[in-house]
Amino acid sequence: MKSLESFLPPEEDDSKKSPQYGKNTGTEEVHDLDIEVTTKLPASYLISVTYDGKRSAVSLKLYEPKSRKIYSWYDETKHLPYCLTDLPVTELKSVESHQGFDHFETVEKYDALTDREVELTKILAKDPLAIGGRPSGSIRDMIPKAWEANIRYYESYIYDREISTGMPYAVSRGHLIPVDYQPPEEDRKNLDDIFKDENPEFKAYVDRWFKLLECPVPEFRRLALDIEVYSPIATRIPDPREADQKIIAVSLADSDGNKRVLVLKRPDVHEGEGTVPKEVKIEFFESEESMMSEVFRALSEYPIVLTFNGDDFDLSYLYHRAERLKFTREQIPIELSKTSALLSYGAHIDLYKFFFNRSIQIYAFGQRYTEVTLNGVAESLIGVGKVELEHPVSELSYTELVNYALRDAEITLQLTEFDDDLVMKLIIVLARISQLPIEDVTRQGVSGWIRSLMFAEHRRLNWLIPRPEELLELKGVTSTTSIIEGKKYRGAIVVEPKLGIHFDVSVLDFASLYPSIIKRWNLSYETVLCPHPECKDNKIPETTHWVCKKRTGISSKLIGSLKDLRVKWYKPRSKDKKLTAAKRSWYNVIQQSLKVILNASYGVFGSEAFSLYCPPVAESTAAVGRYAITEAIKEATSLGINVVYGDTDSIFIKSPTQEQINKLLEWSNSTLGMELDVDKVYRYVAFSLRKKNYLGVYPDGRVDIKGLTGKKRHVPEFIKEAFLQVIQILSEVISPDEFERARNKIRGIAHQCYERLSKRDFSLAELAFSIMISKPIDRYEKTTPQHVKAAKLLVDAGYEVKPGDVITLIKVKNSLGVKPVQLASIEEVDTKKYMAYMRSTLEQVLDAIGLDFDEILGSTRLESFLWNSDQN
DNA sequence: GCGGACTGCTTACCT
DNA sequence: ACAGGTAAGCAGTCCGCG
Repeated sequence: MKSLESFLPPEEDDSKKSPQYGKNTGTEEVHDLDIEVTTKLPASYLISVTYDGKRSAVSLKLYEPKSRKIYSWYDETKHLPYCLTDLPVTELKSVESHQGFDHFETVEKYDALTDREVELTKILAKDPLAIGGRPSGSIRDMIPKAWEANIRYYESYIYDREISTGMPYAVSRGHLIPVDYQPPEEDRKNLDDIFKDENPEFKAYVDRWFKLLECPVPEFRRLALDIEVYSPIATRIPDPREADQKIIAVSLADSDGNKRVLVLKRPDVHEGEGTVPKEVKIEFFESEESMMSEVFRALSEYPIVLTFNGDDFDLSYLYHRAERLKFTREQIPIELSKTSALLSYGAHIDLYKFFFNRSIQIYAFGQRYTEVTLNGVAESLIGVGKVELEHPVSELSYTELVNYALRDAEITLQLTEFDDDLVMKLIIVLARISQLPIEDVTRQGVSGWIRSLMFAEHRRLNWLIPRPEELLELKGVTSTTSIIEGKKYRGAIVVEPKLGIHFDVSVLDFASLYPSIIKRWNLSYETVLCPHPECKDNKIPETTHWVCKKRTGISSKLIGSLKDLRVKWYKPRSKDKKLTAAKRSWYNVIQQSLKVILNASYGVFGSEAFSLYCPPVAESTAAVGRYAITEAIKEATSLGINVVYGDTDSIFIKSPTQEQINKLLEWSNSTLGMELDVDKVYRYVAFSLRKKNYLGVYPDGRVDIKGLTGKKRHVPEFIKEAFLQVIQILSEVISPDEFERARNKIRGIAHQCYERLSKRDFSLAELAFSIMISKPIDRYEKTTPQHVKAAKLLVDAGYEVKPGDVITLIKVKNSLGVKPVQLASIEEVDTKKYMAYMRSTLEQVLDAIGLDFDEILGSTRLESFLWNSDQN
């Protein structure tokens, strides 16, 4: 089988008219790219960049939205892989004789760490592996200090050529030409106006981002794939590296609405009851080989292929199964590496990896899904989960199997389609910001994205990218002590909450506190602890660190410009009712992408995994944060404002006058140089004495619950239910005198729970705690927590338990105290334990409203409950 | 040998 | 592999108790 259809642009397509890009975004009103293109290949979106070993050249995959095909383009500039050294050519004789060596060049670079221009030798090689990547004998291992030797070659190529992934390009006479996108003139003017007070250099950054982010995203033709494998033991998942079992079905759902299920014919399998939706095409195969050929044909046809865990399962299984069935390498359109499965033709996006990304989970989707399984993510985001099975996959009838398999492909596809292709757009926007291929952007964490965007900027400015060892040696020190033992430096301040109910509370917070600090205080790896003696008096509060006064830091500029664009442009426009819904939603995608990057921009500098790891930068950011909130509280107090709580970047103030608020906001702007805003206003807030733990009720009755146990996901349903009832009652309280009535109602709920519990009037499911097991069972060496005990019982009973699984357990009266819900019965439930748990959960709320749990139930009844439950 | 005080481990959360 | 700070429950240990 031929894996690549075509590398060259279609000859006949010599467009005379401007192509209409942007028409396919599925959104109305997104402006077309108005460009004159006289080229063989009309503007196409760059999605993927890799190194092709066979051709010894970088290969780019471009998606052309009209033909909806991928075109590959190979580098014609003779760009070569390289690394840098401070040794002169004369001392590099051994390198010269390396078989992969090509030639030397002498280059000038700016070394930001020393603030000096330096002359270096550039060692260019014939192929990337000669620089590094071989277990031994790589050029980078032959020299004492090698710079930029650990950057993947295709990334290095992207940075050197200033290539923008996710952006449109044209190919003319073999050359790759960026398609210049100009945002509408009116937007441009508005933007200029908003940023008119910034210096030209900063404005240039804003302009570059603006052009990158505004460019519309096309519709992508794509296919979701899912395979079902036979398994002799129902609770065992087949090993993809072994691939010793048959693939019995493959489901395919594409973005044009085509739905296919390929089914392997097997003896003794019946058609079964029920029906299959009419639009589904079911194709039976006599042999696995013919079925797989058909799958490979599909994989070689679609520009984008989606899976959920395809890297580690579906595509890996297909690959190894094909090898086992004697397919040749050329017949298998999949390229396996240690951590990913890529495709010869299009791009493979493993949605499991994307949704697993903590930053995506928290900042892009606001914790809307908590369990990263296909079922968990799909149920939360699109409201449809997997088909529930009564029998193992291997025992299903054809009808059941088809319906089951199909659903998986359908929901995998839908995860990229909901909210107007939100996920596809997020991926493209993140690729543009990070300059990474979409395969990488969906697989790497936020530190990889920020690394890439920083490296790209270094190359653009002709800066030397620092070696991590050198950075660590110069700037590995911190000067504060953390509150949590074992952490590297002190973090944020949390203000003691004032106990009780507070009516009319306004919450003020600093807009993007840490990114603002990075911008305003000029924080960057090269500016903190800079080499100039004259800067040493420019101290960061509470630390021994100083900041450069002579140069503006690279991260200060990058993070600062992204932050300002989000705060001043994209966020307001994502809410602007004057714009169309489609535009607002597009601005919201950009706004969210920026948020994901910005929220992590401080943390990465404190993370050893980050290639520009520089703890003093993170430490300084946090220190200035403490300074800002502390000063704000002082100022508020001196203005006569009552501060009842605060955490990191927010202060909660009780019944402030408008004048007091205005004065405080004004003070922050002028004195701290940071924007303080009214984030929200509560009708009332209830605090216990616990930090990060409160209930806020808005004027319209909506409720914010923060940190309270009753909201946590591991808590049994029945406790959540009782908790929510209590919250419901509290949300109806309008004025202080209504609390008495609320108290009585809450009393009723507590009583009811007590009665039901003593009668065991609950299902096991309602009583189950759901706790995630984060490592393999045998890695719990110091202690054996309850969920691990339950997991062990599960394993004994033949279940498979792996990290990331959520264990559902019941507290029972046996020697261990727990049993997994699968093995427990209602008679053995430890009702006393549940009573105690309910009590502590409700207490978090009751404390705040001045109620006592024991008092509510009546101490005698509680005691009798505890005593009674002892008896049975 | 038993139990309360304590520490440390683990999970889930907040910003 | 973005960070540190907080709450809570439980496992395990120490120490006093004639």
